[in-house]
Amino acid sequence: MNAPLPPPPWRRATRTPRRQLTTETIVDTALSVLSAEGPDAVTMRRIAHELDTGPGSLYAHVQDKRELHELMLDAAMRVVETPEPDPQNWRTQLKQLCLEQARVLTETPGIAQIAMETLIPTTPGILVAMDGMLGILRCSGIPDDRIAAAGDMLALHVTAYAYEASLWQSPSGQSDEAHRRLGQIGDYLQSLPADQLPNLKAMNHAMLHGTEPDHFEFALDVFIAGLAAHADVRP
Amino acid sequence: MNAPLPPPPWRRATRTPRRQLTTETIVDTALSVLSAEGPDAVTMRRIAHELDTGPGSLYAHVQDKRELHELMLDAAMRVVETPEPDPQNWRTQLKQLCLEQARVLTETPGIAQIAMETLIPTTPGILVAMDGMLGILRCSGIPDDRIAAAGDMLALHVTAYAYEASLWQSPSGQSDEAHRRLGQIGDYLQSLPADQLPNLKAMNHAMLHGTEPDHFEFALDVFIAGLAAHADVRP
DNA sequence: ACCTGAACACCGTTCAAGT
DNA sequence: ACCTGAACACCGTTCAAGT
Repeated sequence: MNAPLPPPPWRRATRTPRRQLTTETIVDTALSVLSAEGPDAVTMRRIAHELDTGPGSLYAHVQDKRELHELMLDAAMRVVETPEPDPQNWRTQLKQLCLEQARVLTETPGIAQIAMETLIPTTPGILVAMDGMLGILRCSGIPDDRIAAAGDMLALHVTAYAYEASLWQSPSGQSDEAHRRLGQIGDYLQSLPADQLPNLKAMNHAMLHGTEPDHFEFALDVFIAGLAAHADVRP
Repeated sequence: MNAPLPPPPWRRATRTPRRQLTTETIVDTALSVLSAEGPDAVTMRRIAHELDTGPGSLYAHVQDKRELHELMLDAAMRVVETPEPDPQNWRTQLKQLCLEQARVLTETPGIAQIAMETLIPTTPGILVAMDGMLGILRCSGIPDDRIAAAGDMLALHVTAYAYEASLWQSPSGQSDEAHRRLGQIGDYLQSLPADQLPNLKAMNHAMLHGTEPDHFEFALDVFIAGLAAHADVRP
């Protein structure tokens, strides 16, 4: 009940150069919490706690939870390198770039979910990625207005795939859930008379046991083949 | 401060046949709240309030908020009719079905968001929709394992497109946000020196003013053209 | 200017208690 | 069996007060 003692002088040393809060440290902390414990753990309060401060402090450096998400996505996507467009190889380059972007989005589970929620991104790193995609597409011989459409839809597909794929990965804890549901569908199909959902029953094995990455690569092949066909029409 | 009077007998009449809580009424209420006020308004508490009860009451009929979402999606998707597959017209049928599914998912803003979050759906209505898609794809001459991949990716694309498209629609209140961001990108591109993001700068007009539905239809055409090419290879 | 942390207005879910 | 609503353990964001 006495007045608290003044802190011993050697404590001041660790106190004074107290790590300053920065947008960057906040984003880094958020990313490490994300990759360690999944999307649900990334709360303003949790990040603040990790930085030994109160939740309010973050709002001096970040406008929103939404803006923080966007900054996290930007930081994650900056590692994607875009190749110099080569008109001879646009098909291969396009596929490689999509696979690379999907890889980065899938690497940190949870970042794809943020990417899906953050549509129409305004952040430099993501614009660079989109620019690289457009650069390759411009070598394909497709008219300009179609290039916009193709880039838009390709980016959407990569993001959506990465989002779906990341549900099979662990630390968000939804992984078992995903497998459980596959089992449910299998059981349900078995329980059904032959004339209900006939196609799903017939394809049971291929649907439930095909792997996502294979499906994605197939979709890229199909999409690029279709683009090439469209380019041939107007040479 | 007296003990409360017993209720007059005519009140009992309105009380006793009190509308029973049902899974169905809960789902219907949730859907009407969703279409009236957007996804953020669909909370367990709000739905309970709408049905004149406490939040806990819902858990007798619905396991989870997640399960409620899935039931909402199922109810919404049940209106999609799948055509009898016609081997002569599989391209047109496939495109029509995708457009129809996208239309339904976009019609009630917010339902596409639920669809995106509810992956690997186990619910009858959605399985029926998938079965119809597979039925058409089986007419295309593509080998079975590719059909699974094609159906999977096509469904993913439709869902992702509908999700993105619904951001431009109103009552969730994010509509203005979307337009504001488009303006931000435009301003940002203008402020950049010519050698940064060159492709995005060159395509500024086409990228920012192309409409989503056009892009989606183009993507469907490209994808179906690619599928046809794959079918030709193995006749 | 930056930081603090209490306060506000919410969440989903659980559970003892009622009918 | 179904329903209730208080209670629990959280959220994001704001804001007066401190340094």
